[in-house]
Amino acid sequence: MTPQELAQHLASILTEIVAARGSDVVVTEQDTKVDRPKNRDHGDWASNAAMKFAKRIGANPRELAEEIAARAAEIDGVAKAEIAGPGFINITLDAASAGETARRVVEQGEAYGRGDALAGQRINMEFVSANPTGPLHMGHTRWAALGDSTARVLRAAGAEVVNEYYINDAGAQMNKFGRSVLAAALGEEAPEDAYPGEYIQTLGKRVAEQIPDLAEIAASDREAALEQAQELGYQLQLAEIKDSLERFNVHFDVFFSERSLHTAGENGEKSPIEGAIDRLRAEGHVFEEDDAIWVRTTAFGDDKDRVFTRGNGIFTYFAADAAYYLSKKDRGFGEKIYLLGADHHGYIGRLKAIAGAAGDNTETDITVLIGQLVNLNGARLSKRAGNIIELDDLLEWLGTDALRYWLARYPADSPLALDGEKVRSRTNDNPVFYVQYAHARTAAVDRNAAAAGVDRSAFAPELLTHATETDLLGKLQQYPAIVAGAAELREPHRIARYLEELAAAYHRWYDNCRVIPMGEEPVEDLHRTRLWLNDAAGQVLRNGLDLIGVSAPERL
RNA sequence: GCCUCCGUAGCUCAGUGGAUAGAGCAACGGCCUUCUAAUCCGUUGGUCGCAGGUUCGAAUCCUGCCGGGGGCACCA
Repeated sequence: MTPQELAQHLASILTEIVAARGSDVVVTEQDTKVDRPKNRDHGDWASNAAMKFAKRIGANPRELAEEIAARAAEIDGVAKAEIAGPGFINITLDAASAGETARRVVEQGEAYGRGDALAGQRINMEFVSANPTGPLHMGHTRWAALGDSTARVLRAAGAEVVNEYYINDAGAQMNKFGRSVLAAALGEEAPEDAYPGEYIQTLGKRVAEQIPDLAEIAASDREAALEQAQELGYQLQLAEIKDSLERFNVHFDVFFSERSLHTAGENGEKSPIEGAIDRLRAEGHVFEEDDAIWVRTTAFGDDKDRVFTRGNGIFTYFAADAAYYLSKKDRGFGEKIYLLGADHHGYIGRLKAIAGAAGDNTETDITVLIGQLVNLNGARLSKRAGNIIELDDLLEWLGTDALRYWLARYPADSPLALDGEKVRSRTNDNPVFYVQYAHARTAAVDRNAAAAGVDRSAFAPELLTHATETDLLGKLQQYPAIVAGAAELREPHRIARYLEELAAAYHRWYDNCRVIPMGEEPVEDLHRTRLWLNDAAGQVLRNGLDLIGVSAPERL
């Protein structure tokens, strides 16, 4: 009996009761969702449905609860159903019914916890999108971890998700980057507004190696040299970014070039930006004023209209944003998710307005997730001059698993101050090791069981009666709902918090219940059944860790 | 000024209207001839920023204050 099945039973019971009373109130499974009470005395699962429906159907909450409980007690697998307080219904499962979960988890394996709530949805998930003019740094890591984990959770809920990185490879920043790289390659003094940082010198050296005659080209045609240096520097830097992300266990399906939005088609077709402006103009959202092209975003809730062209005729960044949005729409994405830092908060209004101007629903077709900034206050961090901390250095210092876990375990809208020493520590004030250790323990038990002759030839769930066993089973039963909730709310941190609870329940169980008999005691069905439970715990720990992109080691 | 996020134990933070508000750390005290003690058990610790409101019930929803972060470009 899973909580979902219990909720279904309660929904049909309540539907009949409501109908018998002549009410046409509709009862859904959502209304009878049960939760795990904090207090053991309140049973395995509790429902507040009687309190929620009493008023709507004109009944006394406790009487309604009595009526529901009486019939809930008859459900196959329910040991007892009691009412408490103002009208809670506390349900206790019989041990065999609860214990079945262990077998179910093992049989479903990696599929356990996956659902179909978002089936059929095609979602574009854009995140990181850092300028390709330098290495990824601390500020990007939180979005990389959260974006990738969110995408994984959405996929677990049945959605088709494309991870996308928008490369700002057009405009003034790129030119500045090109001049910086060229100067470094030629061994010249850096231009006044050059990008700072050693990486420019490194890129310059590599460019000089790969274009041996760069100096000659520069002497005769400075512009040509700049173009070549800029292009090669860009490609090298982008490759570095991709490598860093892969090391961070973050994979992007699409790297979308801003430049491609500015480029006209081969047969003299307009560029995507021009095409986008034409389309929006045809819908009546574009106007001209003060020698500039504007889009009337105020018609869709923005606080001011926005310009598409600057005075010099060059398209604004926002014009490219609009064309990019239309590209996502044209590529068949329903929901477009943008994961942005709090410093981009001002973009929400105009992005939503573009969605509206494109004919999309500004509530359901676009989601802008704003994350608060992260800072790392470990004193050792400033070994590198300046306060830019590169992702690669972080990975070397802290490791992918620890960094991803810590970045994933807080909600995006909560400001985050990481303590580097804590992230790095190998003690139990470090939740990532606590959870990974729980998984390693399941693997150790598995190895030892095999050596001790405990096998899986029997499964007797009615024997799983120890308090730590019912607790652990309850946690395992909650997992699918946790995944569904995390997907619905786009909050992957719920997975991490759940894993910490699951790990705690597992450690407590391990401490109290032996899978392998002591000394000369015989192997019994209880031990064999516990091995199933151990397998199930390991499986769910693996499934959950995978959703936040963290490894599940067999040994620590 | 306007928009937005945050304010919960000494610290770092969970808590999608439910029961006595939780976890880890810190402090103090226990369990290793063990399926690896990176685990486990116990004790101490609270005006959920403040004040109203909504309701059977509010840390959670609404309003107003107070305090802090971020944002309000023909920059990218």
